[in-house]
Amino acid sequence: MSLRHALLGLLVDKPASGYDLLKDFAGSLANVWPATQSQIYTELTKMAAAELITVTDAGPRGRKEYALTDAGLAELRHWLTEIPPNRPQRSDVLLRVFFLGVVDREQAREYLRGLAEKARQEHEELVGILERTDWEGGDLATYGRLALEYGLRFTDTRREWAEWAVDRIRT
Amino acid sequence: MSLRHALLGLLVDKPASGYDLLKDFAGSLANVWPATQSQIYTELTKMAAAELITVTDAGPRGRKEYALTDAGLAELRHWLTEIPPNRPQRSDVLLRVFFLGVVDREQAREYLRGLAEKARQEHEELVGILERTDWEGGDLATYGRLALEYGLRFTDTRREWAEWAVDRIRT
DNA sequence: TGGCGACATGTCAAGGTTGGAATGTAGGCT
DNA sequence: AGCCTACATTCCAACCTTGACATGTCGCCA
Repeated sequence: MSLRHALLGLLVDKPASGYDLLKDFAGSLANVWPATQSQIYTELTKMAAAELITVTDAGPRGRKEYALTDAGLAELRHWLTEIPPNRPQRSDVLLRVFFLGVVDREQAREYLRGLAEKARQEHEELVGILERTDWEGGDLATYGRLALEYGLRFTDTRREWAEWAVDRIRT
Repeated sequence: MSLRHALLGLLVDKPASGYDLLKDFAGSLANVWPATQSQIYTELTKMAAAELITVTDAGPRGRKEYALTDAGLAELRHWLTEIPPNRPQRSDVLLRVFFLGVVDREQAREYLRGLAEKARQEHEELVGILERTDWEGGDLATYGRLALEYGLRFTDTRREWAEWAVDRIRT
């Protein structure tokens, strides 16, 4: 149900069409809450019906620009402060770790080395974003920076853990 | 689709009924891949139809004990080594961080303090598991230990990040 | 022997998610 | 004028997940 709130959050900044929002989801937000085109358009329609957003402008090619209503902003604030952030985290990576005993040790180490390498790569990508972005702007920059820092620390921890795990599997 | 592989992984250790597996999912595996009763029974039926598992014993109260077939073990190994671990991570926590600008700074700090506290609690729970468990046993213990270590490091990183983030939001 | 709690499975509706197909327009370039 | 790319939306089938409902049995203890 959080796709709705992600869309509301993006519309705080400025009005946008489904197509605009789709691009936001392909960009920075993809790391936090991926969503597909069909999902976004469907959800926008439902949100308009619920009067959390309204169509404020129509452009060429049937473009509809949506803007937040007061009710939408209220809903976003409510979600931010009142709803417990509680969805249990699934991790197919960790699930595999649990069952690494069914392959031989060398394959297990290989898998963990792959995880370390992948974490390293992701970390570098985030460093790239850190360097390329201007963090002076408004709220989205401020809080986006916090989210990025989370990613930086998390990928680093993940790499260290995987390297530790490789070492721990001794013959 | 990984529920299937989680079930296969548990059945490597020993044959079990749906009820037995349900308890595994309520226990240690809940942190990694939560699943409900209906999902488990449905999936077991489908897996039996696909001959990844077979009914090896029938107990009282209609209990059906499933065991891995060769095809099941092969499928598990295949998934472990060949299939890229790729489901994108959703995080409603980070999503909220992105949009913290819509509430005032004190509320934002309060939210982050809550995250730090929650991370601290989770960390302590994991420490409890670490201390209460015998890590000498077979593969499940060995690799379960790796998964636990991941959790320990992750919750610690998360707490540090949240504390850092609180400090960073200055008036 | 009566009842309770744990054992044990099956089914269903509702909603979220994925991925793809279908459809069409506007604007820029050649 | 014709073509291509980017813009822009809608619909759908399939699958996963959640949570609830339904059904029934076994074994122990009072």
